[in-house]
Amino acid sequence: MSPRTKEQIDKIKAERKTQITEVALQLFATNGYNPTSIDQIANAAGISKGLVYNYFDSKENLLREAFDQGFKEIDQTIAEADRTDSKEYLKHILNTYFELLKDRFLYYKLLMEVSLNVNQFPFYKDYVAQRYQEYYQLMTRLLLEIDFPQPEQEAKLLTALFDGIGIQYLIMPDTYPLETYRKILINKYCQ
Amino acid sequence: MSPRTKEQIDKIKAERKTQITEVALQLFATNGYNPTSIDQIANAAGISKGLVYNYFDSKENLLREAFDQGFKEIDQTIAEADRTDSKEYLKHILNTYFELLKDRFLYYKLLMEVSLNVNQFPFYKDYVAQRYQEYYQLMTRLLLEIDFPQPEQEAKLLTALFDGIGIQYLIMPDTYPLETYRKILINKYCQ
Amino acid sequence: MSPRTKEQIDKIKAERKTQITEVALQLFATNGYNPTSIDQIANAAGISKGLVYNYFDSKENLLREAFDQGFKEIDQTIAEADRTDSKEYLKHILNTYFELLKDRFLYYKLLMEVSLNVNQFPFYKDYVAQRYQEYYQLMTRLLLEIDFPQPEQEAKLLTALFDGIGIQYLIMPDTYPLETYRKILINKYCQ
Amino acid sequence: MSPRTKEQIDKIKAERKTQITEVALQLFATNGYNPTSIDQIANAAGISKGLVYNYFDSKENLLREAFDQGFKEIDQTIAEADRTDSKEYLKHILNTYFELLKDRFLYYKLLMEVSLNVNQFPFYKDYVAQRYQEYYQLMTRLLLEIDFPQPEQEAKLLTALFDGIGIQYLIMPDTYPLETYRKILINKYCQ
DNA sequence: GATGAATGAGGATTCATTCAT
DNA sequence: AATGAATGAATCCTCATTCAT
Repeated sequence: MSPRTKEQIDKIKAERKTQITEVALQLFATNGYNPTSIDQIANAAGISKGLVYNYFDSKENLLREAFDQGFKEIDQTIAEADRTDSKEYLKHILNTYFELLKDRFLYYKLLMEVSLNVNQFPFYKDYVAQRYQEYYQLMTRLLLEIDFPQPEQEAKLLTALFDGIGIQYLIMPDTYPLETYRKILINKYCQ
Repeated sequence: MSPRTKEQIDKIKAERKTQITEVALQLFATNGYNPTSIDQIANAAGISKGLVYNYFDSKENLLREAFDQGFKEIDQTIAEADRTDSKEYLKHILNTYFELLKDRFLYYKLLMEVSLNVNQFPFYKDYVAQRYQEYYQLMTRLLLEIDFPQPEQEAKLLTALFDGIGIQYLIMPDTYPLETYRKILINKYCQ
Repeated sequence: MSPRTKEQIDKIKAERKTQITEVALQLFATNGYNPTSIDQIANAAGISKGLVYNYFDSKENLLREAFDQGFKEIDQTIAEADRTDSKEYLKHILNTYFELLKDRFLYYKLLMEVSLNVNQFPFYKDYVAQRYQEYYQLMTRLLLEIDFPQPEQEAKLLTALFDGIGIQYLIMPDTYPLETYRKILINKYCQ
Repeated sequence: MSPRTKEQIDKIKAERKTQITEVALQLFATNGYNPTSIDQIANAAGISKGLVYNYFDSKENLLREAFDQGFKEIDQTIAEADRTDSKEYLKHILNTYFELLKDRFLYYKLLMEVSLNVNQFPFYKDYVAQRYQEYYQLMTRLLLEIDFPQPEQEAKLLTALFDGIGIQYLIMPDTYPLETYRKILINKYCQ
């Protein structure tokens, strides 16, 4: 009968938030941000419409948090690598990217929607540009360190390839030869 | 006194349709399909809301026509090539693609929105998949004919690169080094 | 090449008006006044929307004229009787009513719509009440003249029966035993 | 603090639904289905437009429920009779019909609108035809059981009379001698 | 924390009516 | 006389958001 401790409450709160963002991500990614109503999200999460607003200020705020949570997880996965050996690191990045494309399909879908609609989601304007810059620089450095010829040019091609493969997979997930692409890239850039 | 002739009416109609589809394309591509209201389109076109419905049955129908018209034009541009010389044809495709990416920016933006939201626009489900298939086959054939090593694998990479470059340009049009990419590709695939 | 005479023009005008009111009657009666659009009427009449407004000030005005024309014709038919012999006159009215119910089905349908929606068509408020009064008085007089017992009461029953048969036939035209009713009434009131 | 109990919510819902259907019935019957807007209904009910859609899927759905509720009540009233004595039962039906015509005026008005516009309300096509059939058969049986001469013919006349009286009363409620008709019928069919 | 009734602004669509030609 | 492009008010319906309980 004793009231829950602050820790317990925080834990419950955090779980609820995660639950809602996951459902929201699912629906936003599948049907689009605009066509998804708060009602649908609440129903799918098995809670009431009002409760969503106890955790998130607005629909857009919910999008942000769903988005942020997703990419925090992706960044963590990429970060779990041995960064001392550049060749291994590059290999890790390549493999991880292909894995995540499958496992975090919905996050990538949402990333694309947000990226392509920066006008509607101005809060990601800079974020997106900066992210691309970082990836490009990382690739350049790694290719340079493994003595790949024309590292700058190849870094450009590689990041574009990543996005190209990503988007084609997002558009045609059922038939896309993702594994073939993975092998080609591993073979080309990591011996 | 006498009513307009059929020619006059047809001219007015054709002009109005073009006018509306152009404005619609502009707004759909810039702000997204859902966030764009018929009111906005009518205002931007300087006509009344009701008139839009004299020319298009519904908002979705307007999207379709804007979409179709755009890609008819793109296909025509690509078709205007000397197809006897495979190397020249490939070069033409590469150059045309980069030009169109700039000139028909809005069409590509809309293509991406539609492609990524096939759930909302089911009428393009097959269309999109088929288009990708055709491009891949064309590239394979051309690379084969110019004796490029590993033509199938390179065709895969090239189509993915196309989309990757396209999407990155759509996301960051102001800063993207499109010309650099063009040179790299021309250099790599057309000597 | 000589211009049409005034008579010719008037004839053309009258024909056009009749043409439009007939089509309007048809559609109003079949689908209802509100759900029928001027566009539908114009299309069905094979003319342009604008021309309808050359002949009628408004949709309501068109309804009125369609309505009036219809009942002018009905009144004429009823008037074509030998009024000297009361029994024959009553018989004529009965027979004519049943014939008209079939032949002028659409007029009766429209009459009912207008009568039941006097709030929407205030111009017929008095008209309808007066018409009922006239019919009742005529019936009373005729039944009195043919020495029918309780002529006032029977006139009440007879006019209600007329409307009851009419409305049932309007509601179920395909299966309603109109002829049976006609025989019953003729038999009862005209020997 | 704690949310409303299920009982409270059910009560609110039931009250609101009744409130809305009553207002809708009133307006549909008075001004017609098409000319009545959801806005008018909401205003007359003192609630917001949106709330109507919390309780009814569409305007047509609201019509149906208003209609169904009304006739459920009418059927109940008719059913509250001693059915063992045919003469009493017939008397009950006659008296009840005249009472209901006054008390449930709006329901009868709506019934007429729906019946006459089956094209617009196809869901009542069969319902209406079946209702007429049932009433006719019931009347035939009762008249037969009380040894009324020519029961089939009289049942036909009686049901038509019912509708005739009904429609005339609907059209001219202020001046129609409903009570006179009631006495005539009671006198004629129930001694 | 939790619910869902309630709101109202906004959006797609229709349609009577006008008017230049 | 005739056409149909054009208008804009009206209408149905949706949905993010609020708030009493």
